[in-house]
Amino acid sequence: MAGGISLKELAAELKLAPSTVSRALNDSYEISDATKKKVISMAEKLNYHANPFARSLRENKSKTIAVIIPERINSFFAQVMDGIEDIAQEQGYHLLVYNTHEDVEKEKKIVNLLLNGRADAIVMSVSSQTSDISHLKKLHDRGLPIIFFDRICNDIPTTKFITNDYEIAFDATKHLIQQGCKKIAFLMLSKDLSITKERQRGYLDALKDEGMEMNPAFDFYCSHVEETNVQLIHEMLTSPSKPDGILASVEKLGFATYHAIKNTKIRIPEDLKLISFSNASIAGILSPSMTTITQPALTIGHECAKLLIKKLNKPKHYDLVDQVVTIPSVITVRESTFSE
Amino acid sequence: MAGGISLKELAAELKLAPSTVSRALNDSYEISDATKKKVISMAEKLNYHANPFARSLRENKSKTIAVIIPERINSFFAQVMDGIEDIAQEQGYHLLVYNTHEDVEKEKKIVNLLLNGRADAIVMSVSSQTSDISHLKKLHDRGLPIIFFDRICNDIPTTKFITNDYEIAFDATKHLIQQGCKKIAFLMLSKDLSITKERQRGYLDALKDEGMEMNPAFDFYCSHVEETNVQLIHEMLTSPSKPDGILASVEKLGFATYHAIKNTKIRIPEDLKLISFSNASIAGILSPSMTTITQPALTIGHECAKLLIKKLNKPKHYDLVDQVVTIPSVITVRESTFSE
DNA sequence: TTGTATGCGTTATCAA
DNA sequence: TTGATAACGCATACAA
Repeated sequence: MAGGISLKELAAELKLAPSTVSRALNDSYEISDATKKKVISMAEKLNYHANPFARSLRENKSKTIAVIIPERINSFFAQVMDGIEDIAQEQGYHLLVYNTHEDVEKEKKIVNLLLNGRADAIVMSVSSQTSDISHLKKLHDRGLPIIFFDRICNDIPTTKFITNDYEIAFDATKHLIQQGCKKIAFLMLSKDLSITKERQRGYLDALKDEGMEMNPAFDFYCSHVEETNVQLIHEMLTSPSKPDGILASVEKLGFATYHAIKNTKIRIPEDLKLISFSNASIAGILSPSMTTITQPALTIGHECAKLLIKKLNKPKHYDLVDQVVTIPSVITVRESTFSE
Repeated sequence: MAGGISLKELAAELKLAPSTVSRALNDSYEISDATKKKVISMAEKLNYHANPFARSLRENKSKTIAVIIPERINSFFAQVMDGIEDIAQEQGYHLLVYNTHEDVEKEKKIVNLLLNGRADAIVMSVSSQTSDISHLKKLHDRGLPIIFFDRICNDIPTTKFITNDYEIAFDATKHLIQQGCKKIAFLMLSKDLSITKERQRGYLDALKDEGMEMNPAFDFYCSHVEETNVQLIHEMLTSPSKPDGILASVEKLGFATYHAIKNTKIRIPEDLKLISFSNASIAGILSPSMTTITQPALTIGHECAKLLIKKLNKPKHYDLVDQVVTIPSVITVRESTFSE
């Protein structure tokens, strides 16, 4: 829209050839300092700004990274986004952001939109509905650099950044047991999610390690509808075979548990101990405050962006090798898991 | 990057002229149905995707909207973003997202980045540090459509979407008074912010309306550093002239108040009643739950995007007239303002 | 209904 | 050190 002045016009004003002006602005070694100075000052005076689309067309790159997340109202994803943006801004990259709302159909649409090269690369965390990954394969096969974080696709050979899901879930479960829990439930989203699998494995191994029985009723699948989850958790917590400990594999299920015990006689931590993955600072102002597994969200964002931009700047020198990079989480013990 | 097939190549494959193929794909009336069908099916078969930069260069528009917000970890802004994205996605627009982190220098940099036409339009909420608005004026003068929401710039003649800041702050203050508060403090960010001014005006008028004195110490300015705010609020709440009611003009100051009373003897709502602007669903699981002023965030996002896209699609027919559109908030009364 | 030619604003190749 | 020219991929004015 807002048509500024073009390179050609700027060149005319300077009585120079467009190519000369272009080189001067790009600080080419072929151009004399005198000319560079003149060009730059005139460009500023006339408020010249290179047209990014002409440049993208010419150079076949957009200086744009697409970020796809499953939800926006989530402290973890918001922090990762902030981390990605830190690096991107510093390196002159722009961020195209898409929210799939946990909907795989929406995810497919978005991914297909990116097939045209609008973004140079993609950072994403898949939706909880994503099991068929052909749309993502297609993207990768097309040669578009793609990095996964948190909810990853193991079948796509690229670099993934996660936290130590297995270990920290193991530790969290052990923590609940140490605090006296005998019957621990595991709250999760879809079973297809990488984080579900790993965190559940950690949970189950901790139980096994302690010689505790695994009650299938305590493998608790939730939906992405908030009200339903609250309802289901409420039912579980008021049933005869109710758990005395909960490990919530994602933030919103931790919060849903607080919702579920509202207007009940269940007290945390006396009747029920709770630990949840969450990066929300408000975990500390809940009453009782909530013990959380805090993920290195900002760092994950930073690392994703750094690696991707390295790759984009020097495609020959860097590769998105097929590996999973693990950055450890930290358990912040608060009142919801106090033993007394 | 990932070089797909071009229009020319597609045309060659079809033994048609590029212009014909272009017109067929754009569903031009000049092209026969038979040709259209052939072209479309071949395009699908060969996985053709129009290069967005060539198109943007040619058409002088990018199908991209830039959104600038002051913080990402904020339920209001996150919901507005979701609202904008709903409409944008539906209308084939992409979202470039920038977080200023309440830093006006960062805001200036971002705004200057957008001077080159990378985005067709801008939706923004200014940082709390923004008082000099020359960078925004420049953008507007350049003819770039820009819309403000929530934290608006009155001096820039365009459409702004806000909630009924004055009235709802007035009502909220009245609510506190009705619940028995005698000394009400008003928590705010920078005094330059449009929302600060309006909400404070509502607060003050409510006090005046009730014949209550206005204690300047209760006009409480906060920083954007979380810890400092908690500290300052704590000091206020433990000083001899402490308030018995608080109206927090933004979410994080409401939360900061909960933080500040942790480990004190102050009880909400018995000793202190609190109402805060906030769209966070977790307001309901705080203990006591927090009375909130819920802004129509999703609707604000929708309206911003709708108006902007209307303008972009038919620049002649729509104008971003200089007016403030108000969409009312709702007070959700919870335990933090119970009278007993 | 389809084809030919041009230009959007850059950068790069080649020539001067 | 600078200038002329072509090309990126697309959409349109004009020609057929």
